Amino acid sequence: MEAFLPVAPQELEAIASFRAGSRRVAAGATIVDEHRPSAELFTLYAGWAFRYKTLSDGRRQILSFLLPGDFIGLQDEFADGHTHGVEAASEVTLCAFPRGRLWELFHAQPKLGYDITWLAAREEKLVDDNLVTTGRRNAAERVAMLLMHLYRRAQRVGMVRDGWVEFPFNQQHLADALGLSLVHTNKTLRRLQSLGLYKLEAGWLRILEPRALEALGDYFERPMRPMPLI
Amino acid sequence: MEAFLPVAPQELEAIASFRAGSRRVAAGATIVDEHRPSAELFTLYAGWAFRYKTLSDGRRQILSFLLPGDFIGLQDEFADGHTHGVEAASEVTLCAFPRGRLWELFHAQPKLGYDITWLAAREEKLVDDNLVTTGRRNAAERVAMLLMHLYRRAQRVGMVRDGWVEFPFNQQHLADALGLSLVHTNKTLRRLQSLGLYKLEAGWLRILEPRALEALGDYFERPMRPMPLI
DNA sequence: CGGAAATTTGAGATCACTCAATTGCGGTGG
DNA sequence: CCACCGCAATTGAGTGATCTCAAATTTCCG
Repeated sequence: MEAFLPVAPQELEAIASFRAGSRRVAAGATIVDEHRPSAELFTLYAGWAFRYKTLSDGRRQILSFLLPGDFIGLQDEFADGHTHGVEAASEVTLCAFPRGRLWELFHAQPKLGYDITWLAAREEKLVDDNLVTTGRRNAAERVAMLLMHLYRRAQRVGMVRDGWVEFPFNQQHLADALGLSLVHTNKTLRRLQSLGLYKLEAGWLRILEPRALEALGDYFERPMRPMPLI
Repeated sequence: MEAFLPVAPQELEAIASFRAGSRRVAAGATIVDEHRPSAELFTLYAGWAFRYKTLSDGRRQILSFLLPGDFIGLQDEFADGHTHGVEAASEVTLCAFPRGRLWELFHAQPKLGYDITWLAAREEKLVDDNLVTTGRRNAAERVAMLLMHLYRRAQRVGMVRDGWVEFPFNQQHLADALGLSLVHTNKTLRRLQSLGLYKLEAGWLRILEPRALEALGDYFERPMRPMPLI
């Protein structure tokens, strides 16, 4: 797949020796508990997931979405618990790595360490973008931005078939990601849909007017570099 | 300083050989241009800086604040330009590293690569927190959160003297960080100040009621691990 | 002593929120 | 096959937080 960099044979071998097996998780299940550090790191192989945080009174903010190729749980390595939760949005398959051996990996394969830093830096950029969205965009701009963002990322990893992507999020998810209320999210979604900008049917999304959505969200596709695969 | 991990002599040597010299930047000056990838990476040695992004119509969002010990410009390494700008809020001193030699550093000193990943993961956590703030907190909670956050971080790196910290931000900065308008930021700030929660005089901040501010922002200090020093 | 920038205040307009009710739909048991 | 349940989506109405506009006032600097 052209979204990913080729992996050298010896790296592949190192990755293989590091991994602790793969795992399948049902839609809606918790991958990493919000309040307990996880003993493992993961690479997402298939499906949709998301990272989130909750305030003590229950308000929830989705921090970013995870797609195949994304690395999960790195922050925990360096923080003292209390980071964020990760939940599977669709059925998901993961590749697990024992957390304790991360330093060993950096030591044995500096290239893989470099790649992991790459992934961490990229993930921060995603959060940066989300922060701009919730901080400075209005409701319609936020929705436009989010739909295009998710669509483009899915497209890149080959999850789009005939223009349709699996879209396993309900409106509460979108509201939590956008920093909007459920009701207002619904009204905004409805408005953009009735303008004919996108279609959402039975959990599948199709973008009808990418240009209009990009212009509305002030969000334009930029060439993306292939990402390393761990 | 107890905020930082001790550095082994050979690491120190590697860092020294990697650095390209130090630099002093005036308050308000641009450290990294928002639209041009920088040729260098930096470690902030002294002063306050911040990262930001601007939409095409001029709306600006501050993504995170930078204090001594923070690493600057890592994301650019892995992204295709167009990431974010970095600006000095106070007078600042930086240590510069040639960007092109980053991989070399990972290769020669995997421990330093690991440390850089540490810093990247920590910075992402800061942005995560800011995203929760703009997405889910109201104006008073946001202001409380931000004041405590900045105060605690400054305290940790020894920038607090007799309870006062240099606070080189104007209300526009705070508004841009919080996702609020300038006017509303002012009114909220004023309200919290007249409640006697903090004092701000001639560019210096003092927290009078840390408990109240923490409770208001639903933000509580957590033990922080010492961070690696690059 | 000016003049510009930052802060402060007031007032009205809006966008987004909350509350509450209705609709639509897939599943389930009779 | 149909009545019923529960959850998600939708809609309406009224409220409220935050925004914009505009005008003081104060502070900072030269």
